[in-house]
Amino acid sequence: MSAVLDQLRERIRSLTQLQTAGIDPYPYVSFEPVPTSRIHQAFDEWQGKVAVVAGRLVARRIMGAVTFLDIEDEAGRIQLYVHRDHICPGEEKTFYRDVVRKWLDLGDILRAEGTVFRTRTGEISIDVRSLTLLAKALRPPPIAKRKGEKAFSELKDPETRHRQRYLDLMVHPRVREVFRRRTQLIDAIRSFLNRHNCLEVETPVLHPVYGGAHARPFQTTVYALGNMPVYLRIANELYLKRLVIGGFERVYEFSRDFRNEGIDRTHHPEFTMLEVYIAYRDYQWMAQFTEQMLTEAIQRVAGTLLLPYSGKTIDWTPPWQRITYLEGLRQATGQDIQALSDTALRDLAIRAGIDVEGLKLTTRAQIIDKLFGTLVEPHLWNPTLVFDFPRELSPLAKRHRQNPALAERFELICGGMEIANAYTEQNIPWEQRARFLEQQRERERGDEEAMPFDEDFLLAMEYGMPPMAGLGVGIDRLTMLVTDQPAIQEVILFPLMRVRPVHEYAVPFPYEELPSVQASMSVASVHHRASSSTSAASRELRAQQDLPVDQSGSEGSPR
RNA sequence: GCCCCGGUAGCUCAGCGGUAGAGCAGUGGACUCUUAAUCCACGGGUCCUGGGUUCGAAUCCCAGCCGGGGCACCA
Repeated sequence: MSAVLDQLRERIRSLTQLQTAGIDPYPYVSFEPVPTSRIHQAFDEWQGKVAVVAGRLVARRIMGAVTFLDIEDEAGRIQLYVHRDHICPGEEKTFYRDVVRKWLDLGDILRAEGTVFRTRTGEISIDVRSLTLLAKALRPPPIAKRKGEKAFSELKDPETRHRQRYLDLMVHPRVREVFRRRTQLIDAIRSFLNRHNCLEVETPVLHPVYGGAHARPFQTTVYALGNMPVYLRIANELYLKRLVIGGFERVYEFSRDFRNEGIDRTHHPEFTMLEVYIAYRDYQWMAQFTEQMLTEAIQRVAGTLLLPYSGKTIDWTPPWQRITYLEGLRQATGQDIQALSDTALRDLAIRAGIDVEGLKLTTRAQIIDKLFGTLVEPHLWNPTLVFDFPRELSPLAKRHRQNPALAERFELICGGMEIANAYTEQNIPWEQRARFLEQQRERERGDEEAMPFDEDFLLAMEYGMPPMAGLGVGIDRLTMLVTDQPAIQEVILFPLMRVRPVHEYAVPFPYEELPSVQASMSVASVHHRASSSTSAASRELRAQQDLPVDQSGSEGSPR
């Protein structure tokens, strides 16, 4: 017998005892509890008034005839002061003695009703006169104790935290806060874009031809269309551009994109990207737009532009640092990269510790980009706009108006990561066709990630594509920076993991040891009719039945 | 895909050739304002899995599984 099985049997025992006493462990309810945070914020208004709260039982301190229960709801906790004679005013004390002290377990979901007051030690509490079990927890929560923000024996194992994210969220309010901020950040960006007359649209996830990025796709099949192969989108660039061709001048989409590549702390197979396309603008304008959009969103979500990250500070105050790609390389290497011969460039890369042979870097552009990624990008801490990338690396961007070897493209680098990428978009059909042909040649040379030739997209361009600027923002990475998280898995609710049989990480619950469903049903119905019973347990049941079905809002303010 | 590190009680961890440990959680008891409550007592283990070495393996070796970190990939 295992220890956990012992604990599960204890839960069965308390559950059975509750049912025998006529308490439904999973009652039907509909009510609106007062958020505990509101009671803490407005204690003066609440003091002496009756509040209904609900949440998970996270701590219990039994002091003889008084028991303190801490319950936690989404945004906070509150202490329940359960006095034997307050919750059981008559002679009958079994509800207190058995239910409160014994049969409730950590993890149970409770509803409590009582008077808001402050204990002698100053803790804002509820003097409970009615306590209802809303849902029994059959397993113990993985939390021991907590003092303020500091948890003892908190859940640390990254595998459990990610595989069973609900446990991570349950015991770590700070993790809930990370995901709340993620949503706030997206809201703030959406609000900015809407105010700038951008239209939010939804384009397909299933692409017959994938494109818009350099990546390996996930493939699947549509049975209804003759087993047509389709790909999960790696970007939505080509569809959004079609919309601009169609006459929507400012469009954007928050899109879940999928790339079948490595997983590490800045890469996840499915991730969220914001793409924005603005007609009649170029990449210089887009750089300012991006700066404005992100600083506004960060200021709104974080309340400051000085954000702690990884033990240091990131200063998002505009204007951000602006460099060109080649300047960055010149500062890092002391060389004018463009002027170097092929062999000099190769030597430079090897001296920089790059294994040119092993990495199969063949073209100049590949070597140059590796140099940039190794020598420049990791050292850009504060937000930096890097302009004018080599043309070969940017098949969808328009050629630089002054230097034909470059493309009108910038990336936003921050915290050593690429956060955003933008172009003056290529709108000359034959130029686009030439870039597609180049990509096709790379595919034929074995580069699986080179973009397929998209005939249909080219056709759309032939009808006239307005000059425009486009932007892609890595929302997950941006969230990492705003919430000070070291890994993308910390800002994705359910990061992808290898499948593992559940019994390998949890002891199966011994359902066969539970009293039968039939038995529990009949017990409940007997007590439903026997509402004149004077037992403490059924008094609780009655209190719960007396609840209004829905007081939408009325319980949310002091009465 | 490669390299390194880890996997021991529900949680956090110690133990690293000689009977499986601690704190918290759990159970029983005491306690009418506690808050990491306290005090007394008790129960709880496939030491990730499978091989091997050894008189003896949680401990050493090999393989595998899962996770983490790094590299590669992600232009």
